[in-house]
Amino acid sequence: MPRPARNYQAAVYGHVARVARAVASPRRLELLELLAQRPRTVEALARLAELSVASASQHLQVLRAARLVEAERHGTFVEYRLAGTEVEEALVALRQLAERREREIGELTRDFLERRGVLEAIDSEELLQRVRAGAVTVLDVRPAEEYAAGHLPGAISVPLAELEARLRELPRRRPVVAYCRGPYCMMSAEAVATLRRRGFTAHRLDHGVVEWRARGERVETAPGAPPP
Amino acid sequence: MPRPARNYQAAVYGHVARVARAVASPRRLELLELLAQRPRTVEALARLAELSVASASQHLQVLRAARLVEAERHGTFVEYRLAGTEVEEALVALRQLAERREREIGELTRDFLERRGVLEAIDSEELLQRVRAGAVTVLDVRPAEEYAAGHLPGAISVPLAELEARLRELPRRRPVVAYCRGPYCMMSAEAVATLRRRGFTAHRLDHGVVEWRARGERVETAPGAPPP
DNA sequence: TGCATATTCTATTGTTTACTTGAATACTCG
DNA sequence: CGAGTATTCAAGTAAACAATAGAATATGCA
Repeated sequence: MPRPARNYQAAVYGHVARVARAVASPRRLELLELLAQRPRTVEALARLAELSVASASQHLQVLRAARLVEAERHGTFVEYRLAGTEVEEALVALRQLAERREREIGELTRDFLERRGVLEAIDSEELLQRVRAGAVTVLDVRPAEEYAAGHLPGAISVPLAELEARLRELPRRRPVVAYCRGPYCMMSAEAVATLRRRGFTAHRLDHGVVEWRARGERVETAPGAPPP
Repeated sequence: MPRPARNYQAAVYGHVARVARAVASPRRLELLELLAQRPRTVEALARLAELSVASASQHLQVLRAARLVEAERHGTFVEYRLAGTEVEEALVALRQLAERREREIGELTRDFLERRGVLEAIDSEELLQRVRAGAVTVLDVRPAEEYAAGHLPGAISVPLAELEARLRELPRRRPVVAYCRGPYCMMSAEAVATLRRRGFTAHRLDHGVVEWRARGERVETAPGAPPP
């Protein structure tokens, strides 16, 4: 290959690799997942991801340099957000690729769910059908602000921490489907375990809002339907 | 978040990051592009990517550990290939994401093409239409073995090195569209420059077989149509 | 069996990366 | 304008990575 073409190609692949490198860190993947739920400040991200503020800030700089996140000042806070839905879609795609490539991911998930007694009998596609059809009570167990920033249509918000106290709000006869931040977030598993202990029929949906939207489905940002 | 859930999540993101890290290297991106054209031996890859054999082998081990490529022994050679079309699709998706995120990529490309006098007037979507409609002579300027492993429907194989000598095979009246390995491969630009110097109407298609297939189009592996 | 060849492994080197700590900057609000 | 807070920057250290050369392994074929 002629020199100039090689140099050009090397430069371009350097840039592509930079973007890939930005997501090639467990910490930053976690930050991206958190940002996919809603925009957040550095301090909030550091707390949720169990990082020092300085460390979180540096990771965010890396993500910003790769233009995967954007920063906006709000008074004394800086709020970070994902830079566009392509980033969400890329994240979902990467997770899917990884799940097919690294068998260990599936094993880890199965192990974890089994240990909590939340092994799924129903497959996820069927669950999605029922969610779409409104044939189940859909429970969003994330913190309320994340629910407010976007949730599955018809879902009601019952943050995991409040679940025990608010069980009476849920109709006993209808099966419950709980979801949270995504396939690797286990708040929904915790919720399902609790619900089953209390006699509910409950299942875990391994999709979050990000996956839902990446599938081209509608997301609600309104307060959401009150429990029937 | 409870400890076990955190540990689980950290482990999973570790695996996802491993896959991302495997593609987060300019060298390995180049190897993947070369493998996307056709399966190859370590030695061939080392030569094409201008790497030492040992170094190429190590990069291939990384890619294999992430299960992005597969190895198969053929006698004394080991032939590497991409592990499934998901990998191709992920590559195309990554490039697209990077192109939207890193403005420099577009600039580098524009610069390079301008310097060769191959600045495109026609936009790529229209070019694709014409290629699909068979309204142009489609030229595959990659080495013949890559053409044999898969090419755009109706394309004829004229490796860049042979182009000057085989110009008479091409109909003068029809516009020519040249393509090669993908958006960052400049063999097609070289070909277009040559063709224009010789009085042809010629354009560069910034898609390769991988992009073509990722769009859901058919790829030919038969010898291909002879020049009219 | 043994030689030749293709590939991989090992050890070493120099570079890059992640995290921590402490200081510096930028903004708001009194 | 100055105090207070959120965030970023800078420096230092430990760990991970890439490239090189040379040794080791595995296969085909005489």
